[in-house]
Amino acid sequence: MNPATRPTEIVSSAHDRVYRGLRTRIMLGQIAPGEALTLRGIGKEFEVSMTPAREAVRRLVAEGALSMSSSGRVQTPELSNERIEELAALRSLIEVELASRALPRAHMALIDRLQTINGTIAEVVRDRDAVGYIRSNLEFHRTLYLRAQAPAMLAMAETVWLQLGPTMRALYGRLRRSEAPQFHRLIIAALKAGDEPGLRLAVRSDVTQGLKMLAS
Amino acid sequence: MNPATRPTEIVSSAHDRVYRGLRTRIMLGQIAPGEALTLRGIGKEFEVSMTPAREAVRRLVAEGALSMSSSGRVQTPELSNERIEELAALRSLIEVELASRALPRAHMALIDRLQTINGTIAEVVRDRDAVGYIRSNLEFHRTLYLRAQAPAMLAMAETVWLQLGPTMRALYGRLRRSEAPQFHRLIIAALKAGDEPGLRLAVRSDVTQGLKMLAS
DNA sequence: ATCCGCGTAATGTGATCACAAATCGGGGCG
DNA sequence: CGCCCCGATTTGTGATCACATTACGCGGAT
Repeated sequence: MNPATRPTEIVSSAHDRVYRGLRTRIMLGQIAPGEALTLRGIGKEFEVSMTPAREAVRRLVAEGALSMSSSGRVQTPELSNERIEELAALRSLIEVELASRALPRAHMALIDRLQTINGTIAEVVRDRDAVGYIRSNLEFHRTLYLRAQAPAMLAMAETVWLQLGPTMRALYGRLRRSEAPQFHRLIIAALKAGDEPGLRLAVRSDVTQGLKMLAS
Repeated sequence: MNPATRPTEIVSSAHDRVYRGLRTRIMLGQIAPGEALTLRGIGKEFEVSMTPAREAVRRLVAEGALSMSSSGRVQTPELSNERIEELAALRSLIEVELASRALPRAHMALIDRLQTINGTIAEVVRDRDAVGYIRSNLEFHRTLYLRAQAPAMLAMAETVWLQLGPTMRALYGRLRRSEAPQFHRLIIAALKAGDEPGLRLAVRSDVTQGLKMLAS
C-alpha cells in the first residue's frame, strides 16, 4: 500500500497487474455483459490505489474490452447483433490470414501440440466448463497463429477476442454441445495435408460457426 | 477506441483533449519516428497536470501509436520492415472489406464528395505538403468507409493508420510524386460502375502501393 | 400503490506530492 | 586523450486529496 513499506520485489508495475488480471477475466468471459465496475472497487480488489486502476481501465476501454458511459462509469459492453457480426467478420479476415501464414511453418511438433489442446477441449466440454472451453479454444488458435510470426496481426486478433469475451461466455453457456469442435479437426487435417484452401475454409468456418447463432 | 463509436461527449475532459491532440498529430505524421515525449512536457504543452497526460499516453500506447520502453520512457515507434508489411497487409484485409460493404450503399453524393477530396489531394501534392497529403488521403478513405456502416471495422482500420502515421510521413517525404493518386480514380470508377472485384483490387493496390517501397 | 423530488452516498476527474529509477553530465583516473 | 564512475537532475509511478457530478434510496404527495 504505502510505497515505503512495499518490499523491493521484481514485480511488474501495479497498473500492469491490474490490467492483465482484468483482461484475462474479460477474455475468458468471467464477467457478464453489462456488469458494472468501479475504480475504487478494482483498486481494493487488487490492493492498489485508484491511479493504477484507472490506467488499467482506460487501456481496456481503448481496446474495446470495456465501455464507458459519458459520466465515466465503466462496464463490460453489451454488444449489438450488428457489432457481433462485424467482429466475427474481423476474426474471419485476420485469422484466416494468420493461419495461411502459419501453414508453411507448421511442422509435426506444432500439430501434436494442437491435438493435445483439442483433447483438453474435449474434456472441458464434457464437464460443461464454459470458461475452460473458452480458454482452451483461444489457446488452440493462439498456438497456431504464433507460427505465423506476425505479432501485429496476432495482437489485432486478440483485441477482437477481448471484445467478444463477455458475449462469448453467454454464447457457449446456451450452446448444448457435447463433442470437441469438428472444425478444429478439419484445421489439423488441412495442416497435415498442406492444403491452404482447405485450411482457410476450416478456420473461417470455425470462427463463424458459433457466433452466427448468437445473432438469432 | 475511435471518435465514431464514442458516445456523445458534451465537454471534452482534459485527458481527451490531450489524447485527440496527440492522436491527430501522430496520425498525420507530425512527429518523427523515434521522437521522445515526456509526461511533464505534454502536460505543460496542453496546460494540464501529469495525470491526464499519462492517461492519454497510456491510451495511445495501448493503440500502438506510441511505444514505451521498460523504464516507462515514451516515444513514437520506429517500425521494422516486417511490421510495416504486416500493417500493410492488415490495411489491405480490412479496407478491402470496408470498401466492399460500402459499395452497395454508395450513391452519387458520396462519389461527388470523394472527387472533391481527390481534387484537394491534387492541390496539396502540387504544393509538396506532406501533412496535408496524409490528411486528405485519410479523409478520402474514411469518407468511403463510413458508408459501410461498420464502426468496429473502421476503428480497427484507424488504429492501423495510427500505427503507420510516423513512418507514413517519412515515406511521403521521400516520395517524388506530382500527380493525384491514380488508384483513387480507379476506386471512384469502380464505385460508379458497381464493379466489386474492380473496387477490391483498386483499394488493395492503393493501400499496398506506397508502403511497398518503404520496405526497400 | 405509484411516481416524483430531494438529500446523501458513491464515483470519476484532475492536481499535487513523495519516491525510486533512469538518464545525463562532468570530473577524475588510466 | 579517452573511458569510467559518481552525483545531480529528470522522469515515471503510485498514493492521496478536494471537488463536481452522478446515481440511488427514502419519504411524501397524488
